[in-house]
Amino acid sequence: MRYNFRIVRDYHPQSLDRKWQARWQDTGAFEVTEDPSRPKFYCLEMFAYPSGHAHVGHVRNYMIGDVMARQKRMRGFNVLHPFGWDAFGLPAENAAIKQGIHPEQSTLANIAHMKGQLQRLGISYAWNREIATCLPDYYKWNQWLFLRMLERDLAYRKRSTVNWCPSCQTVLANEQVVDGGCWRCGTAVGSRTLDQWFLRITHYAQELLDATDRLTEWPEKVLTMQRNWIGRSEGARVKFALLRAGVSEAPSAPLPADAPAVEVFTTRIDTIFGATFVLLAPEHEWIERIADESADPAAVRAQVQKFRAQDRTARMTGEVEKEGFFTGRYAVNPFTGRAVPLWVANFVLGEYGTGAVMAVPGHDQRDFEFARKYGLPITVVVQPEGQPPLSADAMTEAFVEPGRIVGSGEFDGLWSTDAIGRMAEAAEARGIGARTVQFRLKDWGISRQRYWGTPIPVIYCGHCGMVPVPDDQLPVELPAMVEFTGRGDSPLAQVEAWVTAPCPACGRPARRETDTMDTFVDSSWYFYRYCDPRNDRQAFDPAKVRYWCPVDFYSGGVEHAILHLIYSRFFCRVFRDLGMVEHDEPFTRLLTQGMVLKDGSAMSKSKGNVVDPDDMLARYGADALRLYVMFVAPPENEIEWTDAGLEGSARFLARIWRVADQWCDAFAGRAVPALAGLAPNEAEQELRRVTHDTIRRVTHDLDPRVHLNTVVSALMEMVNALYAFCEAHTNTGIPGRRAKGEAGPVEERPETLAVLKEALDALVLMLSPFAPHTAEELWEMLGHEGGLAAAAWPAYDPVIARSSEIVVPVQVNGKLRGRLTVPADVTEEALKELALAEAAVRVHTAGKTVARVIVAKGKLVNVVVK
RNA sequence: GCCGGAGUGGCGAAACUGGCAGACGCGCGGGACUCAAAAUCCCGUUCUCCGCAAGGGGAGUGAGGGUUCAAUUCCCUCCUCCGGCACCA
Repeated sequence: MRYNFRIVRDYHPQSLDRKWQARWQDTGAFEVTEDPSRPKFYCLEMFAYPSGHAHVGHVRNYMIGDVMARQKRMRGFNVLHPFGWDAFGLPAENAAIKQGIHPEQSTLANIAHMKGQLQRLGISYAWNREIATCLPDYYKWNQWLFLRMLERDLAYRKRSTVNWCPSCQTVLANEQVVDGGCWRCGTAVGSRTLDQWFLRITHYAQELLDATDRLTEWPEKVLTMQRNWIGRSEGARVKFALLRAGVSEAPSAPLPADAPAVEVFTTRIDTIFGATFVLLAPEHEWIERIADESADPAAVRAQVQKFRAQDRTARMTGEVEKEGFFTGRYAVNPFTGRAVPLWVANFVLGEYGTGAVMAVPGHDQRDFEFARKYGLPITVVVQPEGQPPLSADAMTEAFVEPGRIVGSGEFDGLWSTDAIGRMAEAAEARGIGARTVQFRLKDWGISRQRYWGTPIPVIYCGHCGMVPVPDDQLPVELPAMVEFTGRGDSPLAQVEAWVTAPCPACGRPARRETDTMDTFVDSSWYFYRYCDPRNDRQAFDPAKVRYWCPVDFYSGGVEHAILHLIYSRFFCRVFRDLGMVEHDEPFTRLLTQGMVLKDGSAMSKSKGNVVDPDDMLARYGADALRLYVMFVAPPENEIEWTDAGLEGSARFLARIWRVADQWCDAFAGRAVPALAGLAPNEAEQELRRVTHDTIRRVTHDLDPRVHLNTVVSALMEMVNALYAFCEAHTNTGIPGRRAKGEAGPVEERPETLAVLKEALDALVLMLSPFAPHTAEELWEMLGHEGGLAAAAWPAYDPVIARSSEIVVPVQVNGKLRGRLTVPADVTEEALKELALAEAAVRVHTAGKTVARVIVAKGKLVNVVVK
């Protein structure tokens, strides 16, 4: 077989990008519909906030997802790979205040630009399913779902103290407060008291916690964060009956169970005999009443006010000195029957538990410090075992470990952990307490005093009260014209024509709710909408969601480990309980991709360290960028951006190009001899082995392992093997190494061409998820029609992938002393004999006794000598 | 403080089920090609010791211990870094 040399085609990745992106778009290559005959694969990357420009940190995530989507398509899966925009949010509105550009205008322009960037990267999205949450056809269903939650008491309105960001001029959920600052702008968070809408995520707290055990394909890190966030703790609520003002002695007869009482939450009811005072949070609901009934109401109020005014975050993180004051009132410890003073303390949290605690200074460090500071009594009710007994006067710190119960009447002698159960039972029997479970997780406050969000669909009527907007009047659309002043009240409240609306119940003039929803509402269910993005009768068709969901592979930044991912798990359960979805968890497998750093820190406009993918595309093409980002480290790792690494990937692509180009004319337009019936020589067989073994490695590393960096390594090794083969075993030689004078017909064995064709075909197919443009072009050059869309993932033959000869290391006492080259099917016995006969081994066994010979089949021989 | 995750060459990393530590790439060094350079191709590159050399010895995966014929991998103690929670009663 002969072929003629010609000049190597130049590799122009940029023109390949354009050519194949246009073709994919024209043919709708990545659009899909439900097809029950094929297994589905829902591959999703967290959608994007349209900030204007995507940097390589953002697009890394999309590239990871794209590799998985493309690879799954080739393996016969019906792949849903959609994209969309988390398009509501503060920056657009802040820009409007500053620059006077309407948020809708800037958002839509940003979306257009970023969409272009993603398309230039060749990400294989089903663009006809694109959604933007700021459009009424999306947020209508936020409103619809809100009304369903309202009906089920999963949405409710409550006056409450909330986190307030003075810079963003809005409320923040607890999850949005990071280290005491606003999650978006970092400004120190203050507090305000407002009527707020809440979603009752706590209804699912236990289920959300329990189900983390079944999320076996989520990173442990994320599950830990969610468990911490939910923060379950088991304990008991106990009532301390309140004595009337002026009474400081407990009555001799027990008080009735329904007497006015301060209820406390404790995890250490075993120490209750040591509870010598009770502490109330400054926010406690009874503070007002106690002040009124006190001798000097004004003084009490002033003290409370002082505590409430203390910096909210400092109070929550313990940076404020522990302070308190005596209210003048007493309560009764229900176990000792003694009166204990009632204090207010700044370190007691109003929003956790009951807002009141029993103070056990002997066994709680905070209470101990408080007692010493204010001269309150300390009683020891738990003694350590195997140590000298504690005395209250001599203690320098609280004893918080479990121990033997003392001074607690009938419970004396019990071990603390056993006493907890027994005392809780006793409290229950007397009707003065109950075992409870307390969660740190709080209901999700969704009210935002901003314009650029989903209007909350309720109307307040002077006669009917709060009235939900009927479904057939949805969506409640945002008014088009608004003046953006940045003032603290809701911008919608200023649009009188919009606010005034007839009451849906009685028809009289009423006023709309002027708060909008937290944008995390939008992102909590968008993955369902992708399944049926244009449905104007329902949020989605349950049958379509049943086919596509749950999401099989979800990737995004770890910064969403709590916020977005716990809200989505919550919404999934709401939809489930509405009968619209059948699964319990929305995301089967989660991958948290690491950030891309530049000069040691995350890319951001303000730091001026942003790497724009378009710059990289202009220099190296999309494939080199994609390949580099996949190769440099595992997807979960943070990576430091370097241009040098990118050049290495560009070189690798050119190296593939050259070897494929060198042989493609030999294959094109003629029948490459089939391998069957040919007799490849040793070198050719070895190349086949490399080909099949590489397919095996790559297939496994892609899925299920998602070790994308080692996939690229394996491809590089295969290319190195191809070059070595060309150099040593073909007449043509190394690609790009031909001297001009040598140009001319060169003969190759048919076997050589056949194994090369097999190798190059497989190489291009395996490359295609990473470098799809180059791969498409090479696939065409290799003589295939129909594009990669028509191609299947290469299969490997395990027999060919296995070498007929293997190299087995031989150790003596665990130290490597030699290597044996033996047939792959060598017996253990033969291997043992060969090992003992090996010269390098005998040097180390001479004069010693061979105690054992361990043969790990096909892997290693270890000779143990004494 | 509690709960997770991680620590391997000059750098990014690999080692899948306990079996040759450092694959692959970057960088660096050398060579080939070239009038020359770039590009390309080939070789070398954990540290250290012995040797002119071929070659050989020793150490080595944060530290120390343990289990094992054999440990980056399993167990214990500790150190450091990263992340989460944290006056949560």
